[in-house]
Amino acid sequence: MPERKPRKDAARNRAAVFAAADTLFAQCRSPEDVTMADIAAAAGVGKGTLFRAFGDRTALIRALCEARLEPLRSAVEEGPPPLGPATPPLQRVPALLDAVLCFKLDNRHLALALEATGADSPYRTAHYERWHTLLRDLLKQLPALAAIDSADFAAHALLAATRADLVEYLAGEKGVPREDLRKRLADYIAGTLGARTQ
Amino acid sequence: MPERKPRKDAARNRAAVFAAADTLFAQCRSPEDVTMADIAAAAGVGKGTLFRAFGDRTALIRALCEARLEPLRSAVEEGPPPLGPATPPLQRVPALLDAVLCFKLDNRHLALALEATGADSPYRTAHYERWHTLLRDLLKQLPALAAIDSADFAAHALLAATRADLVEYLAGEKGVPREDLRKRLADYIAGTLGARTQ
DNA sequence: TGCGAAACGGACCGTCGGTCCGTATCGTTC
DNA sequence: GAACGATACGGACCGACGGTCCGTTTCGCA
Repeated sequence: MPERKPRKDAARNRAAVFAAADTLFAQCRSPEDVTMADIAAAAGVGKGTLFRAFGDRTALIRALCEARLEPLRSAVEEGPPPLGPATPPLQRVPALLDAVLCFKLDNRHLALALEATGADSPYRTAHYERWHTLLRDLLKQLPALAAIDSADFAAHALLAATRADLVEYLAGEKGVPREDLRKRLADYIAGTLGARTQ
Repeated sequence: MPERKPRKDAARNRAAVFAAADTLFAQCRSPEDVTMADIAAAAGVGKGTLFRAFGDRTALIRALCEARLEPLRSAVEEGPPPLGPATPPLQRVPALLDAVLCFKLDNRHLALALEATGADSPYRTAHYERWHTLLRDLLKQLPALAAIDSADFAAHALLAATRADLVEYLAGEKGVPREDLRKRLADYIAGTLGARTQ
């Protein structure tokens, strides 16, 4: 696989589009009143450029999310405890889910935009797969969830508790403060893990 | 409030649209390739009629869901155990969630179409509010979840475990059989409730 | 400096949700 | 059952948006 490096203007424009889209989604009320034309204009490029670089709207948003998620991913895969791999499951599971929750709180606009693309269920994305697998394998090491099926479903269910639109509803509409929400999620997880986290 | 009864042709058309939409959503792969024009044509009415009767796409889908959900609603509100109000919380909670799961399994196309309308978060609908309140009040009666906040969040989290797109992903894409899925959900709930359901 | 490849950008297209308004139907009154 | 106001019908029409196309520009290598 050759993997040619992109031309300089292409790289610059790609970055510009990223930045513009991030800003626009952050500002606007609902993700769908940010149009592709808006993004192109804000980035100072033509619509053609935008579509050539990313393929379609969904792919653009996905790429954006992926990029913003990158620090978290690396923290989980090779960082220090409590997120990193050296942590025992009973501490790591809550830490992971808390990190996911914080990400969604900090990037509501992006996570929401991603889920709102409609066509693609959030479950078919590569990064959902990654989170789910990791979580499932951790849960499997817990006595209460040793059965493979239990751990698998529990991983889905726990991730579902951090879905972007639920987070948006609670934090945004209901006005639940950040720390409260984190605590509620932590409590819930503790309960699910068998109330042994102390 | 007068509440005039609708004209006969209006009632007939309304019913026709309902039936046509239900069928179309059931047949098509993805909810968004059923257009309003398709529904109008299948129902044998003009597009204008369709929009006058329901307002917009979202409202049409919502009305359809509401109608299909009606039997379940009445079973919960005034039916016999284990769904009805006479059931003790520890049995009623799993029964409710199982019923929700079964509804989504049986009406995947509708629930999916509703969530796919995008604009409206599923959390702002009247019927989500109803389910959540009911569930929360039941959970509050359980010793493990006596704190109001715990019960509130747990209710959201448990409902999230039955989200239509998750159900679709597991039952459809992953091919998990109906009974397996019901069992996994039941196990998960049992765990969350403190593993005391026996 | 020249040249082929790669990227640009905006006019253009098809589709879809939603509206408008002239026409047809209902149902009520005499 | 005739006549008439109120209500509903339906499809031509509209604006917007995602996505494409292709003539023009820029890049970067020799």
